[in-house]
Amino acid sequence: MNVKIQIADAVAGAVQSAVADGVFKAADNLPEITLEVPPKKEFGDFACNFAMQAAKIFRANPRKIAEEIRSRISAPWLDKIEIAGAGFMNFYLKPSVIYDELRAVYDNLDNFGQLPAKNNQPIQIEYVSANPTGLLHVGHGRGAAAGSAIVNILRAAGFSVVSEYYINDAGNQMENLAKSVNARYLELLGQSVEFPEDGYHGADIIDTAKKILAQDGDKYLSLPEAERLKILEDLAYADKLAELKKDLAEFQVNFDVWYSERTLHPDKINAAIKALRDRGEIYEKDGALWLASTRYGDDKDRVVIRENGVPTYLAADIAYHKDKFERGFSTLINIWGADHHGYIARVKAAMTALGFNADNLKILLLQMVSLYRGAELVRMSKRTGESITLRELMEEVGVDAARYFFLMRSIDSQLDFDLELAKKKSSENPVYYIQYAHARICSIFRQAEEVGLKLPAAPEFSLMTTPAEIDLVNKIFEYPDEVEKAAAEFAPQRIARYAYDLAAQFHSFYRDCRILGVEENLAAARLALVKVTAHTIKHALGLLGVSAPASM
RNA sequence: GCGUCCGUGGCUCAGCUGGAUAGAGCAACGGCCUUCUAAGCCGUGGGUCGCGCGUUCGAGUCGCGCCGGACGCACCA
Repeated sequence: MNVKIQIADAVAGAVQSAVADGVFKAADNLPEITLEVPPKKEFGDFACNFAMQAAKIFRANPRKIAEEIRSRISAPWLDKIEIAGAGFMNFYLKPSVIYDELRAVYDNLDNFGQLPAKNNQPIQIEYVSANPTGLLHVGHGRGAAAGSAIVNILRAAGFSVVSEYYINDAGNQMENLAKSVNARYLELLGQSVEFPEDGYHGADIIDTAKKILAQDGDKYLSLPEAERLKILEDLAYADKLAELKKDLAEFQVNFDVWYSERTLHPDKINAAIKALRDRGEIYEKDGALWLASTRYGDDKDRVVIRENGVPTYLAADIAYHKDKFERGFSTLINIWGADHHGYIARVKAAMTALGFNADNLKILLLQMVSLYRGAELVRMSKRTGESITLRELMEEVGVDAARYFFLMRSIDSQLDFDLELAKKKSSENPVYYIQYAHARICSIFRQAEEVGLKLPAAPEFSLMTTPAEIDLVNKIFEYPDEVEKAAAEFAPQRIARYAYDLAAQFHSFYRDCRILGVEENLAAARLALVKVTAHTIKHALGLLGVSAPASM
């Protein structure tokens, strides 16, 4: 916030002048001046730990340093600075400051939560990227929720972001899809067939076969097997991809780019292999081509072209990531399931081998989801088809609850997702708690309108002096910082938590401060505050892809 | 065996890149609806932050070593 910057500048100025006067030793490695909201209200509006951090460099007692800094700061917005504990400087602001700041937020409310554009090159983020061979399951759901929320948060923080889905539409799994749908197709036509060994057993494959049958009848029955497989592959692929897109869209997940693996075959893969070969990173052994990835931290070297001449999945992935780097993004983010973590070293090694800076490829690992119904564990298995799909999850608990539950935990914590809890429309369910705050505010506005109370152009915020009001205002001020931190840490759970805390602060305010029926100017000021609150709740929920209903 | 992540009240988890007396929700207990949605509010109890060393003025947070759990270690994707 503004005030924070002013305080930090004041501290920096004081330090500078003390150095100039020879009171502090000159040094070029001073710690950054950071301000935080203290854990207790008694500690003031902002706290700064600079004096303690600089104690070693200045070779002085932290409290003495804090004294010196304090003596060199005076500002119209400052009430007082207290020195506490080992050397905290606690800043107490004049009450007028928060009213001015609130006014600034109110006057430009539409933009509150949207940080100024950063001038970096775009960031690219790739997530979900599930094979188009079946339905998305709950694990994909967590990835989808996390990825889309991170995209929203990065954009709110001012970054330019391109989101991308990598479609694994080449290779064995597509053949398996074709064989599986073929078997179901023939079955539906009364043929007795043996189901392929590692085919996809899910019921959705039967659905796809039924759709094809309904659309085209038995006209593929008489074709030679190879020809029929070819056609069925295309039809099944189109159907599966359409299902993916539909489910994701319903789950509030949209991609800027759908990138087909097929477009890498064979030219881009050959080019990638050639580039590696030219750099001397490839060797031949046992008839296969190997990438010497151990040179760059991998556990073992990896085959990129098999003995039979077919590129491995890694080869395609190398070509894909090479392509991403060449598209000129400042940062590449991949969200992978934690079960793929063993793959990181080889991809990064390959990028290093190609001469790219692998540090610009950030791979976020998403820990596993365990589904529960109450206390009972629901097992997932894509192969047998006994999984809870994302679609079923959306139908059972709703998009809002599902997304919030996925996002309320840190991505590197395993998630126990309790379907019973997510379904509960009660206080046990945090998503409703937040939405309820928003709905309450909307209700106030409906009734304010009835009695002719309108949003003031120039609210007299200084009429609001109770703790409940001040606490709410201060909570709102924290929001831009939360967005910044959530973006820096790729941490949607910070926003989930913030939204919850803000809602809690509002509910307390609601109890203590009436709007309708109090003195007119106070009522108008409170109405304006509540408007800002509703905007912030809605904005935060929006970053999570959760709706903010006007009534519940 | 090696690697990644996790271990914080009975349960599920936060903990702002090392700061002040470790916080929420659920569960338990006690209060609050003739005025803007009680899907709410207020209060009470409950913790050797897995264990042990170390770094530091200061460690739940950083390092090392154990213990426990999840996941992975393919010429599969």
